[in-house]
Amino acid sequence: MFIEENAESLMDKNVEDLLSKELSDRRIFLDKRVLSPHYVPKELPHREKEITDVTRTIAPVLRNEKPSNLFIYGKTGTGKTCVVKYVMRKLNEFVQDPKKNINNAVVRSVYVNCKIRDSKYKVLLKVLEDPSLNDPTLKDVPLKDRAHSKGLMGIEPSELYDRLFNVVEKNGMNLIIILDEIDMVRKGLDDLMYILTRINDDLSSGNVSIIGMSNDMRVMRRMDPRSKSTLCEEEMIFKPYNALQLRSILKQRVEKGFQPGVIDDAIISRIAAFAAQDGDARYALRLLQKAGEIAVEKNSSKVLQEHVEEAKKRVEEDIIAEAISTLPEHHQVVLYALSLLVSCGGFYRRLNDVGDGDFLTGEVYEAYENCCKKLGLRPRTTRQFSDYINELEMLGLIITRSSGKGQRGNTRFIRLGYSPKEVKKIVEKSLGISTI
DNA sequence: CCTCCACAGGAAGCGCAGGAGT
DNA sequence: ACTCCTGCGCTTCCTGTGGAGG
Repeated sequence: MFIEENAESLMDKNVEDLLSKELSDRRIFLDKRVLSPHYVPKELPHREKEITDVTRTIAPVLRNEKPSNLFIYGKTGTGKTCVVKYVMRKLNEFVQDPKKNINNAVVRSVYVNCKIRDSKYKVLLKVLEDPSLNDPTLKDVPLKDRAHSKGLMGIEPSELYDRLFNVVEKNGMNLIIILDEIDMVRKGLDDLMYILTRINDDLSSGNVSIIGMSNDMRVMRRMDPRSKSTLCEEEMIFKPYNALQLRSILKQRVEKGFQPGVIDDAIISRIAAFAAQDGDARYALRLLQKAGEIAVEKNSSKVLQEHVEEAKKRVEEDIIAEAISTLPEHHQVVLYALSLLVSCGGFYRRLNDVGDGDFLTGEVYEAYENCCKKLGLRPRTTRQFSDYINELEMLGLIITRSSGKGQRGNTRFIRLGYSPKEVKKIVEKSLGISTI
């Protein structure tokens, strides 16, 4: 009885907290949505040239001609996605207007985030499942009913091709496929490029063009030269924003997202300076939002410098924690093994006499095997392990360099990208284990 | 020079999960 | 309920590579 009452009052308190938080939220924030990385504002400062270039590239669709494929490279938070979405929105508005769309061009664009659709098959499915392709004149629309399902297996790839072909052909459609984070397509990227370009040879009306985006130049090295040249008919590079540009971007969002007078210019400059190291606008916005949240938390009527400092710390922790805890189990075990190695690595250091925190592939594999044993997992083979290492490096969670002089042959030095203590803590929490 | 070591990473194939068709 | 088919993660087998040591 007593406990129940306690629990109830605890719950009451939670609800009350939430409600009052909502109110205090309003003291700082005006509209949190404009701070989201997915928000595409009406004006995109400092990307005017990029917008014209993208527009020029895709404009031929208005004459029912196939535009060049476009590859956009730029680090995270340089506005790639934003610019492309922006142009697509404008294009869509233009096409909707019968007065402007004098050729009656049927234009559709499908946005695919390859981080989620990470294989050729999933990308094709996503394109076909897109509501804008689901033309009611098509009898063959069985995909629509299953749009909610997790995925469609058991359909032959050639059938996927046929369906895509039919949709485009029957509508004389100018289809623009936007492949964001194209470097995340692990399986069959070359194949995908081949399919999406070859379709144009078979089509008697309509066309398919591709806009690929990536923040990793290495994707080009992995690609077949032929699919590389088809994708890169046009190439663009988005440069990182400088502190000044970030400041005006932040100002724009502050005006819409925050109550007036809550954030001083000095605060904006500070956030811009932090984010300018990578020229990353997304990071800047995240800092801005977090600083605001901390101000709410601290019951402050304004956002202060100390809130920004705190926000920086928390955002960085969040980013790492999110990256690690969404990883598959064995990837996390590899990180865990590495973090343990660092904290008790003296023995290995004496043996190998290399930089502190650097370990050879063999050592890390051995540690990984041990961790698996203690966690009751079956260790994967070295071959698989090698892929884990590559994937972890791609995510920046570990840093590898190939062994130079003084070490035997063709191996790599592996080190953690972040503090081992922190990595250890995150993995333990994520996998629900206690220190081995 | 050759050979060995310790590894990187390509190719093939296997078993599984799960949707489609019957 | 059943088979058939697919993608996917994985293992097995294999070839390539660069320094160390003979």
